Amino acid sequence: MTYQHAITALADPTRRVIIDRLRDGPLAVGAIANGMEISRPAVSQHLRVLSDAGLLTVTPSGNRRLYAIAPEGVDDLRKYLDSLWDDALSAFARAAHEKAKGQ
Amino acid sequence: MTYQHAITALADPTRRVIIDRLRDGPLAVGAIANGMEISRPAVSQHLRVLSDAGLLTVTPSGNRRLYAIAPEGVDDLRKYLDSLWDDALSAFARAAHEKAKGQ
DNA sequence: ACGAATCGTAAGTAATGACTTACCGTAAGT
DNA sequence: ACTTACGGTAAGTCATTACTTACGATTCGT
Repeated sequence: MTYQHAITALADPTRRVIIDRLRDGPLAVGAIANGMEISRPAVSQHLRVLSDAGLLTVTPSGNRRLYAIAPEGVDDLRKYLDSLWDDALSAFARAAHEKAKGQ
Repeated sequence: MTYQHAITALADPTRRVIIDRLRDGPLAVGAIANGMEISRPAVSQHLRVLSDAGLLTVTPSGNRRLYAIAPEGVDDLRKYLDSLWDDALSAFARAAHEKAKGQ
């Protein structure tokens, strides 16, 4: 259901960089934006898109906000691609079979 | 390597519709465009994007061109999401562990 | 209590991309 | 050969979106 938003969110290269920075664990906004070429508000906007897509979770911690990858959101997208892969393989095998038969 | 283009290509809803139409097997451009709301040239442009992303293969058949899902391209994207999922789970477990220890 | 730090939001701008119509090339049918 | 069908490409338009600066709200340190 929500995988459409997830794939749209991951389509942006900057957002994939952000996701990659969170692979090792949660980070605050400043830590994510630090070293990136774009401004911190831009990072905030990307974080919002990723959160809305279900790919990130936010846990306020005092003054800061820790963002972390939400495994469930990633899994939704995985499932979509798995079903697509299954169908692609089936269609591929069937086409090969048809071709062999028609030959 | 090419999964970036693949995810960008799949981010568009219209292109996902096209992909869905090809789940059962190869189709010609006219057959894909038939019943869709957009014009046939627009479909051609989408097919080009999907092909360049490695998600589709083209096999000219006489007058027409048959497009089919390329399992390999889908698999590249799957691998990216699998690695992302693994890291997300690890980070999640570690964060839970830290929390339990800190408690 | 006051200044500094952290972060989200608003408004405006620039760039990206999806779509249309028009056109051209190639293959099939008669 | 001539017409019809099929499909890719070009040019132009419109909407989306990613970015900036400016600002406001909340929390920490002293």
